[in-house]
Amino acid sequence: MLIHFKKQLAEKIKQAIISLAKSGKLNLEVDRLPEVVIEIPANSSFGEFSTPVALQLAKAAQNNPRKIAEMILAELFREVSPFWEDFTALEIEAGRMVFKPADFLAGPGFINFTMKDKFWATMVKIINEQGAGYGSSDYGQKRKVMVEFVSANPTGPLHIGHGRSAAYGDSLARVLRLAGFDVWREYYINDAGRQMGLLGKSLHARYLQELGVEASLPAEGYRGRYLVEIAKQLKNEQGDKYRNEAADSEFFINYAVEMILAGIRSDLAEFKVEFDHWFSEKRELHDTNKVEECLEYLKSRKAVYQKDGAAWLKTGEWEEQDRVVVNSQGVPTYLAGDIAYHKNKYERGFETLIDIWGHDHHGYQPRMKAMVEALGYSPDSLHLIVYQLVSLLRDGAPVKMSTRAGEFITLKEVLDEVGSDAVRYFFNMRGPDSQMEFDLELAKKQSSDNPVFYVQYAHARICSIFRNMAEYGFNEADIPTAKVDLLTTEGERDLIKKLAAFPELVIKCAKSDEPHHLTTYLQEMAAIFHSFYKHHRIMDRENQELSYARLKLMKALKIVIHNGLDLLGVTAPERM
RNA sequence: GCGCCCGUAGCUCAGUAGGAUAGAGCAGCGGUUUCCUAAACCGUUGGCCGGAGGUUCGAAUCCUCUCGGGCGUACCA
Repeated sequence: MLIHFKKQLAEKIKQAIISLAKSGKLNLEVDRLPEVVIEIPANSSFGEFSTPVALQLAKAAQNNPRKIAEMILAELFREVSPFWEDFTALEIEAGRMVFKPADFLAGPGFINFTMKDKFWATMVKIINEQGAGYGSSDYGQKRKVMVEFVSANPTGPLHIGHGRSAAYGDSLARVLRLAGFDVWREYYINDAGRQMGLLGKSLHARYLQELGVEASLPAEGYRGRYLVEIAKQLKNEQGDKYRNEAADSEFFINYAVEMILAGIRSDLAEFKVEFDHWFSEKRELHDTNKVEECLEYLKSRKAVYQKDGAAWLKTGEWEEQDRVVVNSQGVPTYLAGDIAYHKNKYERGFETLIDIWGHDHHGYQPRMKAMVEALGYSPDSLHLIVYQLVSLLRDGAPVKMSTRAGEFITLKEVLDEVGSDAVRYFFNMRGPDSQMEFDLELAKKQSSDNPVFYVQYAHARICSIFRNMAEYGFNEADIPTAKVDLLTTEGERDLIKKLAAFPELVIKCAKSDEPHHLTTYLQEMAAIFHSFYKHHRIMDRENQELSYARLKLMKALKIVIHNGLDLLGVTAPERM
């Protein structure tokens, strides 16, 4: 397909340059050539494939870039090869390729190529053949990647910010999988430490209150309403059985964590986000002595040392000051748990670790990198993605949120109001670095103002065409054999070129850990389709062959929109 | 103070593995429906890509400085 084709073309050009260099026609060192990049110009008057390589060579070769381009072309087309059959402006006469350099040369020295309709028609066939698998590649080489995301503390329900993490992480995981990685999604449950004690005591107080006993929340306790609900449930299930249980009893902690996690799981399920594993800090690190083992290991590597009664991690070049991993009371800090956790990830065979965090943790990055190095792995193998704040907008005004006072907009509330599709799509319209505004009114709108509906509507429209097929006298069974070479209009070609770019887009998203390029792509695709639909008749009784060709194109389009939306975790409705 | 992120159209934001004329949606203005879904389409207004230097044949994109905004700088998690 397209990626492969571009590689071949680049290779041919590279060989042409090498041959020019070897024969002395170009004064270049063969082992120091720039990579030949094949671009797809936005403006097709600059060809459908283009390379600026002649410009890049100009300086080293001390020659005019246009001149260099001409030499490359002459060398490139020196021998007749089936590879060139699909290129325009190339003729074969008496066993030789004949062309005018001007047809390939533009501007200061760009080399541009344009393809015959046949070439693009082949793309439509390929997409139809690959179906749901279209977009996949072996880019990832089955390398093991862990995406750890959400990982909200089990002390309260997910809020809207966690939603961003969930949408982002899950879509990224889907993209990586399609791009050929062996992906594992994990949620790290912080169910150990001081906060847990506080949570248990908070539930204890709420429970007593439910029983009519006067009790007050601990100083920094959890004040949210959800704990009142949990206390009610506890009372309903167990009555006053735990009335005399100690406030710091494990029972309250476990009960609260269990209920809260159940809520988190159900919210995420509604959001179409699933994990391969929910990793318990308490059970899988502390109870199994992993933290101590890890600290001993780091001491043996001289990465951790004792000073002032505490244990410190050397942060080396990454940070000015070293960080405490065991405090002077002998209690491991949060960082110690994190180190042990990441060591564990590497030990499970993951080559790349992707951590997705909220912006409030960004200061934590350097010590994480230092930690990876201390463990003996490459700092580049840990991708830290920090997403920025989400603010909600209702009727053009910001919705106030305060986590401290226990007043925040939960993910569940937003899901109930605008629906999972819109939330997932909106979160993936922006890169993680942008501090985004989430407009509740816009997300609910059922018009083209709302990008989700715009893209979904394109899909529904296509489905509608297929529903009407029989009525217009067309048969599903005749589509596979359609003559796609008949697709020659500008709108058709634009559509096909866009469709053909999908696999490379998926790789781009995987490479940059940025699934949000998909939404831009889908909107552009939908726009091309809607315009095409307006201006062209798909099913025309007077022109059966062309109609079948177009139906086949619509099938390909449906596949790509469907696959694209699927990566975002958004449904592709059959009708709207 | 130090560190990270951001600054692109009136608004919300794409575009940053350097490429040819900087894009979309909204908002504004004006059109389109005997026709497969008007949840659509077409036209139009709007920009010194925060500013200044530098690297390059070429910079919104890379480097330095600078201004403005956000956040972080715990023996908390």
